Amino acid sequence: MFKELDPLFQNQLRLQIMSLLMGVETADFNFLLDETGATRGNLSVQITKLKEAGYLQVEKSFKGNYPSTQCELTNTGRKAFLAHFEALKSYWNSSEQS
Amino acid sequence: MFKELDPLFQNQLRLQIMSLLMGVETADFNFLLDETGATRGNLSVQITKLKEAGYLQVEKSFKGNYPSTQCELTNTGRKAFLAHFEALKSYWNSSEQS
DNA sequence: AAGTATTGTTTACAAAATAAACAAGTCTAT
DNA sequence: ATAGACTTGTTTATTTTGTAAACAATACTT
Repeated sequence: MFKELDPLFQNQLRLQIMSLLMGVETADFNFLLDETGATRGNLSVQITKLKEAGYLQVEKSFKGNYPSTQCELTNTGRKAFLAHFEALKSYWNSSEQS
Repeated sequence: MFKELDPLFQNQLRLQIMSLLMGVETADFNFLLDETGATRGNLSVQITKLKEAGYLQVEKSFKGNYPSTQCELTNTGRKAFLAHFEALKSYWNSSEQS
């Protein structure tokens, strides 16, 4: 009846991060910070969770003299995002029939 | 950029309840229990939260000799459900464009 | 060298989720 | 008629999660 929703995507910030990364090759910490409007702490935590789930890959380097954290979706992450929206349809459909 | 998601709908069980109620005039506790597969405790709590948010109306009566709890969406609830899925599109769209 | 900025991470507290325990009545078999 | 199981929920207690504040490490600026 209802498909399982990905618990990681029940969080708005994590869904924003994933959505943004679906649209770009790669995004750095500050880009995500700007686009989401999140606090640094929150963003850091949620990126870590997505990384630990294997949904994104994090690469730390230096941009000029400052640290730079680049994020990129993994294939797993991309699939999970698509699957989540597919699952959401089952909650929508149920509301339409009968 | 991103529309706000309704915090009440970040929970799978609450979303299931709302989805089921979108499709029927009214549903009782046991129907929701069967369709969602939730435990009674969890279902009771989530119905209460949705009720307190004004998203559904709860009517207690007797069916035979047993108590019966009937749930029905309010207009507010119906609107909120629709708005939530509308908002979700912004997370999907962001992932589609460039 | 003292103070301010940048880029994150850690932690501590608040809020939420959920199953177990409880409650209040009903049926059933003896 | 009473002991035990069933029905229909609610309350609670514990764990998990969310999030901002505090911290850290380095880099600029004056």
